[in-house]
Amino acid sequence: MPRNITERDDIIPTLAELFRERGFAGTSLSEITERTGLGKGSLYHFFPNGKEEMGKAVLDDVANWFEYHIFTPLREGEDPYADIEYMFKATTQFFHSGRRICLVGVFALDDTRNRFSSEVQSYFGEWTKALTIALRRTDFGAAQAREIAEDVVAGIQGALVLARSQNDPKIFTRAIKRLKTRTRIT
Amino acid sequence: MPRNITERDDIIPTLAELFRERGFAGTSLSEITERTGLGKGSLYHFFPNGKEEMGKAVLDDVANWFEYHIFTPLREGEDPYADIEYMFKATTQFFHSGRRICLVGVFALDDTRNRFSSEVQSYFGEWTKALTIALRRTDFGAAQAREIAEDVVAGIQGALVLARSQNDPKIFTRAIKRLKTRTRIT
DNA sequence: AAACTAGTGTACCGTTAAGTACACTCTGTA
DNA sequence: TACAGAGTGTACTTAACGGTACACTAGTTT
Repeated sequence: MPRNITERDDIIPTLAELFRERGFAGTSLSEITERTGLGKGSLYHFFPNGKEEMGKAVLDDVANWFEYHIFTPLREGEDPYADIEYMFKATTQFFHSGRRICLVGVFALDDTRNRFSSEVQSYFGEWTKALTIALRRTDFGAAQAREIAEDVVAGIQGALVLARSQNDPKIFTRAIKRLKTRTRIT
Repeated sequence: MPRNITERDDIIPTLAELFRERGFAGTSLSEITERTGLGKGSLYHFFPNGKEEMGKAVLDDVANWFEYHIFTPLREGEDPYADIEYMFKATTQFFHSGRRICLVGVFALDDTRNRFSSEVQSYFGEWTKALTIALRRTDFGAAQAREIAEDVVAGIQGALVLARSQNDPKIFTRAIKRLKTRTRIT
């Protein structure tokens, strides 16, 4: 029984990848132990509330990433044009150009939905709000900014599903290109 | 042990609703027996391959509905303008103006994905193709028609996820309105 | 060096899962 | 009226599930 001195945070990416692949309900503890290489002892040491806590942790992780890399810049950045441009770039990177699906999207449709509804809600809600703020600062009117923001966030989400379903990442990159032009004043 | 003379097709809508609510992996047989009112005997009588066959049946049902009501008209209709208009109307109705989520979308993200990948692929694929055909007939060029079709199908899917996550069906109806204008030549 | 503690593996628990077996009951048909 | 077969409920099997208990190890602290 050697100690690996594993950090709790170290396994979160693995958990995230697992949930993305299998969904929340579809991921069993035995699969988690297998993929993380951690026995139940360690798992329950890090996540005393079991799978549910793991789900919360991965959602939290994603939320933090987006908050730091995308939402905050959109809300408070100096140059809204650059910030929006960067949002598309970072998002494309995060989703591996369409090869990776959205964890929050997965959780939004699973039976999980009810358990994590507030996390799911704030992810999409904050994204839309932050983008709306940035768009307003590029001289869009309030109503128009909101419409575009909603369009973009929904468009990204839908494109991820479509790309995955067709096993064709280009569907995603095409969508990003399209959505980008819509954030520019014509 | 009275016979209810239940028809196999009678319980498919119930199954669909269940899978929508809980996801495929998240729906247990005991829940299915409860909601359908059918014991395991009947269930396995109608679906000898169990849950998997139920999943296929439900996907089939949705596919047929869309094929009949939406894809065929788009492909072969006399008046592409009217057919596209009708697509939006029927789709809105089908998804209960955004209160109902897309079953195929659910299956596309679940662990289910791998089991039903061909069904999921053809649903989104056929939709996109059919809409492309209709758009071409309204004088859009090939490339543009395809882009718009992809945009619309992805947009609908994304809007459903977003609407559900915010518990706000209006997100969906707004999206439909937006997407509709994009199918018109400017 | 003793006590402490975060981290770990293993054995185990009760529950529930999917799936099977089978006896039964109707209803249609001859 | 007998018989065949679709439709059904109940009891069961086997495996897997999430979760708990606990002994243990190896650094760290005192």
